[in-house]
Amino acid sequence: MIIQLDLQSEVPIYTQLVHQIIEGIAGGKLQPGEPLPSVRSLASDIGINLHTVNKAYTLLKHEGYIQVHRQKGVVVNPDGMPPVTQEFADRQHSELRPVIAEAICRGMSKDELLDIVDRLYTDIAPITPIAPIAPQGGEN
Amino acid sequence: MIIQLDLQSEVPIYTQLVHQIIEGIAGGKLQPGEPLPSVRSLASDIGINLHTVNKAYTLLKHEGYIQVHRQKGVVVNPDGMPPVTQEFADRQHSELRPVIAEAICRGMSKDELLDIVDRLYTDIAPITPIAPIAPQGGEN
DNA sequence: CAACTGTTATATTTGATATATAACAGTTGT
DNA sequence: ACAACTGTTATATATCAAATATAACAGTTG
Repeated sequence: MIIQLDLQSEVPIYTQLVHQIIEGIAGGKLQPGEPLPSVRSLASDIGINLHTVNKAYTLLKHEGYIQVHRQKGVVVNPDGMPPVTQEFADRQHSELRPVIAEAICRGMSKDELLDIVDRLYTDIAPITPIAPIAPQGGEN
Repeated sequence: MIIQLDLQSEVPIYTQLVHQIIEGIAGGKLQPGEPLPSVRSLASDIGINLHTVNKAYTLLKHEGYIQVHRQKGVVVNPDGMPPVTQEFADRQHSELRPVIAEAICRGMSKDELLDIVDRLYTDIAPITPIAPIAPQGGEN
């Protein structure tokens, strides 16, 4: 699992980390139960601060993507991924609306847009589907 | 054209302004050639600073959504909207990837996601289609 | 006991966001 | 000519998020 950061980006480093790990899981490159590097080793590997990695891990933990055991380290949630909650759906719509509105303004047809989403989905998703919903109840 | 701001949001005010105006254009509520309030009046209307509105207008101008005449004020670009450039497509993909990856992780099927995009598109877009591409060449 | 985990606390630097004044320059209408 | 409105620019300030830097604590593990 190679992490590629753009330190010049307007997107915060910890957000880029979160995105890349989620995309890694979505693509099957990170399997449930698979260990992730420790905050210190990952930080030194990619040349950033320990707390920046910690912030990303804390976010992923709170959303249910990973589990953190005090000693064993960090692992992709072995119980499966978090489900589609109402909160998630609301946030998803808030993020999609501006993108779709821009596409409409610029004359992109619905079919063109759907085609792009279709292609990105196929590009990101693995051949073999992911483990389904996790049984709620994370004791962080 | 009613502007609704969430001052508690993590999204910057000027970004919310940009989104709302673009969505207004996408929805046909703001027609090409239609005037927008002056930076001062809009600012005082919604109770924010002149420069915050100015930052939003400057962004919209640089992207080709509006035109600014030194005296006449601000208008939705009468020559039509900016086209789908390569730069826009790249940015669009960068914004879509994390959203799609999350959806995949949480077990949302491609059809479910496409259905959501379809509904949002229909919800935002006007009944009568928008004026097409603008003949490039903005003399800000 | 040394070496590794995650976690927490504290402090500092940097940059973006937003506000506040002020001034400049170019119409427009009276 | 003059007042009233445009967008624009400059400067200063306050606030907050992002990132870094140390340091320490607590719990395994070998």
